[in-house]
Amino acid sequence: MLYPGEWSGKNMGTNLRKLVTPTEIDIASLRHKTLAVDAHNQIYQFLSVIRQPDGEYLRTSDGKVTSHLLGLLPRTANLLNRGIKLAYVFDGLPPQLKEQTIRSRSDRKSDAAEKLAQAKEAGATAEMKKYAARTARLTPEIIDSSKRFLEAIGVPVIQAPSEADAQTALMVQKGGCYAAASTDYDTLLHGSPRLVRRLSKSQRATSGPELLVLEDILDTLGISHDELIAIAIMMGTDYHPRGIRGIGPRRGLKLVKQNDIPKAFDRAGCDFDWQAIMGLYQDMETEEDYSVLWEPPNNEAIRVMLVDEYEFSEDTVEKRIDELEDAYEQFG
DNA sequence: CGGGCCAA
DNA sequence: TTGGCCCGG
Repeated sequence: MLYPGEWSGKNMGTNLRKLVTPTEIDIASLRHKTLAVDAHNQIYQFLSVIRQPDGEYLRTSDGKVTSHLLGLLPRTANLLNRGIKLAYVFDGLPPQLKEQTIRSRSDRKSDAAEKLAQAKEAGATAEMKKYAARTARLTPEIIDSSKRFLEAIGVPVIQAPSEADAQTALMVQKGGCYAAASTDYDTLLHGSPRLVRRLSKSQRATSGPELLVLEDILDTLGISHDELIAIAIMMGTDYHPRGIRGIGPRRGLKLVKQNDIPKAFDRAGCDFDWQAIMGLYQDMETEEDYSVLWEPPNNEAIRVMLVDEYEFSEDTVEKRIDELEDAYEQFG
């Protein structure tokens, strides 16, 4: 079964790491700001990591997956409690050009599922965990229950017509949100002025959240936004994963600085339709009519969903409801 | 992942 | 207080 937009932890998005310079920030500096969270990105992480020792998801007695909700509940309650407003942006239909990436991710998941089965037979615990994480899939049930949960706690849910990264970029550009929150860099290619990464590890001293400012990145590199997109396309994106052979950040940067964009692609030996890909970053379909308004938590809806339907312990749920109420009263 | 518990 | 470990459904 192939799911639209199939997610993968590895080989996802564009690897701009070697081109960007992050700034460590204090989580307190995000207070009263709204972050546009890449929902699929975050849910995928929960599905990868929140597992039983045998690699299986956590589920209700009748088999509904709960791993994602088990991740979302403390996560959202915690961030809201710190005065950080959230808006979750969900992917819509992926562009045609993403087909190849989606198929290869799906194939890799099937491979991982086989290896997981083998590891289970061999009783290799560490292997089980490793391969199980790679089999994570955002099924329609997982997406729907995530949206329903977020709506119950009062967090805005925005449905992107196509890629969430493009929608997110629009929301940051228009000023409704301060930054995008994601582990990958693609929203910068779609033109988001700011990106926050590693929000999750915010409580640890080791690696706090980092902020990337598009304008600063472009200034530092001495290039335009289109030129950054061009380099990314050369290095490989979801819309053409291989990119151009032999082109990494170093050569890509040199090429766009010494040539205009068409010539840079020509010199690099590009043999695919780079302009179509560039068009996806410059002009993807987005929804202009959205709200990022934080609403009060609907406690009864939260209880019904989490306790009755998803078999969460009453204590856990009541504790988080208290946090959510506090958060809304303080910062909403 | 994030929380809670406990040992050092 | 800090950190390692287990648990959550």
